[in-house]
Amino acid sequence: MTHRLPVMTNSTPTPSHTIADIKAILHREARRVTSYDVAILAGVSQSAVSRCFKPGASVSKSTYARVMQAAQDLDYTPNAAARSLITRRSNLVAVIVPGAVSQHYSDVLSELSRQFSLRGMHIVLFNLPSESEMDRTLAEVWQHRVDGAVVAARLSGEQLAEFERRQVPVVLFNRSVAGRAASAVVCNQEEAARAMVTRLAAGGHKRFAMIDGPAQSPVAQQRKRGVAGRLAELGLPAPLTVTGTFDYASGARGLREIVDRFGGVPDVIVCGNDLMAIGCLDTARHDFNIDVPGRLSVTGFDGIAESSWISYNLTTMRQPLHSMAQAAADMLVGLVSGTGSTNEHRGYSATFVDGATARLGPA
Amino acid sequence: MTHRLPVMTNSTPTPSHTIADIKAILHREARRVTSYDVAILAGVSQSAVSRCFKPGASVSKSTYARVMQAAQDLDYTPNAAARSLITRRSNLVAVIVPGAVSQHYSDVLSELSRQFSLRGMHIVLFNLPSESEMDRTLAEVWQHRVDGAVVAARLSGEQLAEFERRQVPVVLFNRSVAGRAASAVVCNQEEAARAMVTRLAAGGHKRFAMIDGPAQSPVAQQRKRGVAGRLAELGLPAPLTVTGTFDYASGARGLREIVDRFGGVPDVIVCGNDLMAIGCLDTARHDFNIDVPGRLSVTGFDGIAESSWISYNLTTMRQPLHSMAQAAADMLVGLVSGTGSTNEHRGYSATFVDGATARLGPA
DNA sequence: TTGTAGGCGTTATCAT
DNA sequence: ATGATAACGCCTACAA
Repeated sequence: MTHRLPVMTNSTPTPSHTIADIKAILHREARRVTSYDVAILAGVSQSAVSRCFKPGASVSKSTYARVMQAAQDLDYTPNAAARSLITRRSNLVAVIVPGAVSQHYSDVLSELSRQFSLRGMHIVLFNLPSESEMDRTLAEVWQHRVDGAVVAARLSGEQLAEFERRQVPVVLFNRSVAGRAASAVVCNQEEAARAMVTRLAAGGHKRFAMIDGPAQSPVAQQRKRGVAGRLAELGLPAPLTVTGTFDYASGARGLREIVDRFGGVPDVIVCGNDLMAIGCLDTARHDFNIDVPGRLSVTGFDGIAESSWISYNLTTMRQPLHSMAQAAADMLVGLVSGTGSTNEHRGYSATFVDGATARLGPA
Repeated sequence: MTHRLPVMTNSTPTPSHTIADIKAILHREARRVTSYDVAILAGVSQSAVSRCFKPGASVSKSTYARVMQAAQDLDYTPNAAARSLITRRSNLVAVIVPGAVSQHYSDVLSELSRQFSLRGMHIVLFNLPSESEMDRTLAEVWQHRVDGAVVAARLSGEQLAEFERRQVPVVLFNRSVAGRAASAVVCNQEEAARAMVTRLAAGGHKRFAMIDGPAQSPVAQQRKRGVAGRLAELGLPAPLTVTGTFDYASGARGLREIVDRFGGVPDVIVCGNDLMAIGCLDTARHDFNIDVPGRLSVTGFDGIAESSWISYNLTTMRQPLHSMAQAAADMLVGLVSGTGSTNEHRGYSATFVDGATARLGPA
């Protein structure tokens, strides 16, 4: 390549350049070290250098040693962008999460990060400012030619289809897309909700209230459906339902609204997640002086770390988030590498956490 | 470029190819759409296409329209890797955080993500499995030619120097590197600790104990130094200190150890962070039946969301993490774009949160 | 095992 | 405003 020649001809014709020589050239030409520079210093061809950085390539012991020494002397590291251009693999995966990164996404994130980095891949984080930014976000995802994506946010059918068109493997995390098959790892929220209601009903609760999650949240929808469905089956009245935003404050607000509208206290408040349950619980005990679980039961969903704190010991359904994150990484790596079946659906069940905030019947 | 010719000659010589034509070619040659394909469809040169995707380039209205239509028809998106090869900008920033992503890193992370994406940049996440993995991690950072890095983990002098050598701007987050100047945004932990001790001493506390953070944590070290330093100044005895791991459980353990070794209850336990304070508080109240703050005061550091929950209302020092994350993004963007001074040091002060877990004197 | 040479998809320079 | 053409840094047949 002609543009390389100056490097070789500007300097002495002897095959051995010193480290200083090359560093001087790099400085003069204001460029960063490349495999060519390493090649010159090591007295081999550029392709030899390339091979040394490819695991399992055929290089002689002595060449390898000389190249690695030269690379170290020059602080050389292969350029991932250049590599990806030709290999068509960026070793980058997109992780798309809603902007409101609640506590438990951070666990998922670090587990995903751990799993992917074990395979030499890294996470590019896409934090949605709001649901409506998905298209703008996806446009940026495409630019980076990520090898795959884990999506823990709402995706339209069309958006999912675009992943297929572009042949970017996706694994949905606790989501599904209406009317479309997709790889996904999910916790069965509806089943969890039904189990919770069953236990509560067995404990003698009759008048149910619910602090629901945001209407747009599929997880909230499923939990709500499970609660309503199971109550109907048991012949119990539909729950008085108010809407929250999955945070502590809205759990507190939710309780007030329920008391207002109910004109008193129900038997149990099933909260859409642990944070709201904790907010509800704190407000019930400290602001309303309500005995929980004596007079009122309060339950959550998720099984976040805080739920097991001594002050709360919350009765809840725990999602196996750690395993789920591991599974998501597993599946995505499988899809990227060609092994791994497409549209696989790994379902997990939440486990009942027998806390101290609800009066329960036998299991 | 010879390898492009087949595309142009394999098909009809007329300048207008249909979308189907090109999609067929793409399929046959098993490659993804490039700017060349868009150029052909739009009937312009490849460079024209390139210019259309560069904001502020000079393109005629009509060319622009045709190109954009063709791009949309073909689902074309510029390849960031190819672009970065020549522009030397990846639009990627590394964020390096310790593996134990405690609750509050997730806030920092989402704020950083928000700030960077506002500038068209994205975060590549590097989650350290352990401190000793820094070198391995950095090797991966270099490969991706990130435009800069935010580091919220321990960095040796040599490691920091490597950032300089490679001309990768770094902003340290709540860290500093011994004996070296670096851009950093920090909260003054020692000052915060001193302020806390001052208030506690004014409240009449004499016998201090401390549940310290991990010995390797610089934040823990500074807080400890502040506590010890201020106590000495006030002529009070050095605190009985036990070591925790910044989590809830170690706060509980810490209290037990203190009671054991102290042979009773001190006046106050200053905890290295809020999580430990909450663990300590819960254990004191519920396991030991100690009146807090009547008989024992408990304080934290950080001002995490949980600290203001009704059950706790923790007396603590709040770090302005949100502002700090914003500042870090700001500084890094400045360094990357050339504006922005090097080795700038933005210091923040923690603010006192007058909770209900400590008996205090006047401010 | 090693080197030569062409190509990955873009941007940038320079005429036109 | 537009189009050739040369990089950017690497990988990979292919030939030796």
